Amino acid sequence: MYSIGEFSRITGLTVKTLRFYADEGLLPPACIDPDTGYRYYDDSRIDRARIIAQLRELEVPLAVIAEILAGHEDDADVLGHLVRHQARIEARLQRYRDIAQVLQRIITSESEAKAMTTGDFQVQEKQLGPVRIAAVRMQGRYDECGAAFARIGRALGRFICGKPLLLHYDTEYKESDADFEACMPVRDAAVAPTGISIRELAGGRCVSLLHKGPYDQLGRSYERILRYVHDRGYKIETPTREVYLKGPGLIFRGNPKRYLTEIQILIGS
Amino acid sequence: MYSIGEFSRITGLTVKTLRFYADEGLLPPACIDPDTGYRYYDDSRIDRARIIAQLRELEVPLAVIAEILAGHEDDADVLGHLVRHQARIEARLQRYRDIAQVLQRIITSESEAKAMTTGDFQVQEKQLGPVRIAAVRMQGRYDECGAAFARIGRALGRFICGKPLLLHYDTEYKESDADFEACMPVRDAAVAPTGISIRELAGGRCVSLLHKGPYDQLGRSYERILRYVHDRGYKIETPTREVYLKGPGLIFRGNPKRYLTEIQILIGS
DNA sequence: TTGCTCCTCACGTCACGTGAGGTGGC
DNA sequence: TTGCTCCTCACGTCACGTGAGGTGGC
Repeated sequence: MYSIGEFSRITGLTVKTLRFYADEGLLPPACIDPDTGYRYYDDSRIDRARIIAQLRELEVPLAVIAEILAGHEDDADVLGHLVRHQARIEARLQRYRDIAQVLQRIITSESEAKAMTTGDFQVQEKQLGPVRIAAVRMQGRYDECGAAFARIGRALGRFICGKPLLLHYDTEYKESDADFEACMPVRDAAVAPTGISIRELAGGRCVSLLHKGPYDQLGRSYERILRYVHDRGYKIETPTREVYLKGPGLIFRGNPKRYLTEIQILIGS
Repeated sequence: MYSIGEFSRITGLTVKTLRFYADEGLLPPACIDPDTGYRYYDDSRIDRARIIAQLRELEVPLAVIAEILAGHEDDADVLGHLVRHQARIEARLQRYRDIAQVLQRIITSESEAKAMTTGDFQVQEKQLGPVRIAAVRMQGRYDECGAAFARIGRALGRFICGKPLLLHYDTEYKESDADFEACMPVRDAAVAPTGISIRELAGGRCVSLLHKGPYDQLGRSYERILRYVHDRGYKIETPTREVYLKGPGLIFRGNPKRYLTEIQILIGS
């Protein structure tokens, strides 16, 4: 006969846990001293304790363990219980996989944006590679592009592999009736749903400027980049591009002062 | 201003949840009617509710959400919180992956054993393929083989790919001082630790009999299979094999009446 | 007396859900 | 009056862990 402390050391279950299992009737002691209330366990309980401990490590609920112990003594008999439990575990596994994926996406995106912010905010020239995009062309006001991005996101979410960008086909700024195209970089596997076109956007030499701040102050950055282009006598190729490196964010509306937009103007040689 | 019911429909959060968040101070209503106690929400609360709901979908604890909402309004600011949360989620993910793996192992093993039991218990002849094994040779009593199996299991657990088997080098039954070898089938990648040898066990033509029941009744089945062998004048090649298709089980000690052991005797041609 | 082991009982955890019993306005 | 919406308050969930306060034997 073992005291609860000794039995705890034998089984690796805490004294509190053993008392709890005793109260629940799951693992009753061999006897209880009627005077002191002391619980005493014997060797025959070790096996039962071991089974409970092992099933608990697999996070089988106590109610299921009680069922298993009530009617069976063989692994094969519990097969059904284990299969049902496996389904429970698979469901949780899938849930956490989904959560981990969303978290990874947010963290990656934010980290990239953060890395960008440490750059200097000077006009620079660089080479753009070609990029495959899903695109929706629109005429109207610029703030209507949000709906288009959302639509591409819903239709092709899994294929998106980069930051949203806007192509401007106008050569001047237009309040309304502007001609532009909302685009998302997508993987090769993406197939175009109706109303969304998928094509390759050619690369080329471009002049680029990072704009930090709200969208309604983009004008200032346009002024800077266009002066640079004119000073050097470059020839502008339309459409020009705006890449939204950091906008309202996946969770928070974000602080517009920290929005980050790259203006890209392709230039002829 | 919205009543709690209206606000619930807007945000997708239950009325009970909204009341709970209000009591916790996480999402206080815009105002509370002092007479009726009615909670009223305005548009400014929608965003906060949406943030809470989204973070809760990622299973961020309410305490962390409160911290996030207290000091920040930008995704980048919460990056640290999200990274820490990601670590939490990864830990749970790994835990459930481990559980799923153990469950799969048990279920597969039990299903195979179950499928075996439906066979007839007649002596049959069949061809054995070669199998790669990890082995510990011993002299002593048969019941000492358990320790050897456990040792192989601990050292090479990940590589084991089949049921344990015992090779008998004696031509007669010995109570003590028997000469036998405990083996586990292993994958090619397994590397031999000290005291365990890894080699290929050759295949060949064999006579086989399934024994159902406790180990101390193996004698009866040996009698049957040996009579079969002698009747046909086959020549026995040592070592003979016992494959433990179903023994005490991974969780339960199991019912010895349902133990399943295959006796395999290789025969010369 | 001190230290150790055991006991019971109440409460906390985490984020709500489930009633019970009651109110107020159409 | 009936039906609807809102309220508070208490309790349940799941498997224990954390004390507080007390006992019994060396």
